[in-house]
Amino acid sequence: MDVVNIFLTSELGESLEDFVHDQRRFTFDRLGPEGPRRLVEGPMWAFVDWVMPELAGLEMCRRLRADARTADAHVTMVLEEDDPEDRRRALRAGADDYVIGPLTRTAVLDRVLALQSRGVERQATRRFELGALTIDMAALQARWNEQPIVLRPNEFRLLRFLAENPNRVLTREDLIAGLGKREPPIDERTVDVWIGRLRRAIKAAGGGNPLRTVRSLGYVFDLS
Amino acid sequence: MDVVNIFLTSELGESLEDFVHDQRRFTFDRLGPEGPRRLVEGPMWAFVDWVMPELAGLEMCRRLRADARTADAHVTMVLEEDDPEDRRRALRAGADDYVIGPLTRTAVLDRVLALQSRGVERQATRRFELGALTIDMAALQARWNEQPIVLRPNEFRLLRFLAENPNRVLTREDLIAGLGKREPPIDERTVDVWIGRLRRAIKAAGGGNPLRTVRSLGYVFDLS
DNA sequence: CAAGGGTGTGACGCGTTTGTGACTGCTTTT
DNA sequence: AAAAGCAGTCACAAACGCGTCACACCCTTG
Repeated sequence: MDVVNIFLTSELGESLEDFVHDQRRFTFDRLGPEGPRRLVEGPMWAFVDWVMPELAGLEMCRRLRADARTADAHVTMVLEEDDPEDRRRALRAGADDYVIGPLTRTAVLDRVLALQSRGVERQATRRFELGALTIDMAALQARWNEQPIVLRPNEFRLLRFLAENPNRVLTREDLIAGLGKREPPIDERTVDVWIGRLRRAIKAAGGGNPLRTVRSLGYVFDLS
Repeated sequence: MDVVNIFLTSELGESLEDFVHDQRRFTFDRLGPEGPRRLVEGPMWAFVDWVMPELAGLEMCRRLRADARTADAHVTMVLEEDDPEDRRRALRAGADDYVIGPLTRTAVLDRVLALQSRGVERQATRRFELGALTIDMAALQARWNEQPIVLRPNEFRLLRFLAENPNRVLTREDLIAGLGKREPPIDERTVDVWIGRLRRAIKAAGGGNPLRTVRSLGYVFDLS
């Protein structure tokens, strides 16, 4: 039986340790700005508070996703109130879902127990396939017909965003926003360079060119 | 409050209702040949099985698109196996994406959560059909009987504007204004060239000539 | 502190798009 | 029948948009 590793940014962890009887099935760890204190194996679940003493919850979220050790953790964002805009931001930052706070012990355990039933299946669905292209969120790797595509972090994010919106023209503005680049404002022409680098990487892996340029508008991930 | 309305053609719906904790965030409905059983508001998501008892999945797909109530739903086609030809057919019929079956509960929820959050806003009038002509505003692509029409940016804008005002004579002035050309003032005779190029492009895709000239007045998109 | 890879930006060059004038042929008017 | 009006088409030059490169500035690593 896998041990579920639960990370929390709040102090709820200690209280939970007392609460849970079967210690073998869960570990709890405090989640600070620099990530988890110890490395773990098995499924991970992070509860990230919207407001944190040292770091914004959104930023925490992004760091978890960027860090290879925690990239495939299930991230639940804890919102204080039910603001649709905040929910969108949370999910954009990489959160898998959210709860409207305050976080209670039972809310945590309900979700975690549900995770266990989803458990193994979940990792399989964290990868998706579009034609010859496979994107593995957990491993942060993309393949073209089993052939790995060597991508830099930004290129991976770009490919992912494009692939999540197939057959839809994305403007340069969409793409910049989709990759969460706000500060400082990014020059739209920079997107062209991103696309160029991504295309070259796919080509280097023997792939075709699923990225179609739509003149004067943007780019599309062509699925067909 | 954004509620995501999920339609399924399979029996998975009931099983999902038990599975989801937060009922306020999702509704589930069985999708029969005559469409959804009840009208809903908010984002819609349909999962359409390739094979269905009473109706082919492709036909279901087209009906969803043709029905104004469900025209802007996100349609995911569930394929049994990974056949490139089927994938293409699905997308042509109006599907936004597809999964290779069988459909699991986690596959549904993962996709909905991921795409709902990370996707780009859908515009309401994404796709419209006039006779043999299909205009896909999301992919910015036009087809004549499934055959893609290769259009330059200005030609696409022109076709779109004409198709938005079918059976109505548009003067050259209307067309120039409709395409948003102000500076510098465009010579009216230029419109003739636009029309000529558009006609040639449609013809090259094996299409007819839906653009009728009205002497001394302008042009009409003939719907018939 | 040095080394190295990742990333944003300005600049350059090339191919494509597009508005226009001219020519042609058809239609309407005188 | 001649003249005038109108639309279809072609060729061309200018403008535009995109791909690419080199470089500078990070930020991380040793």
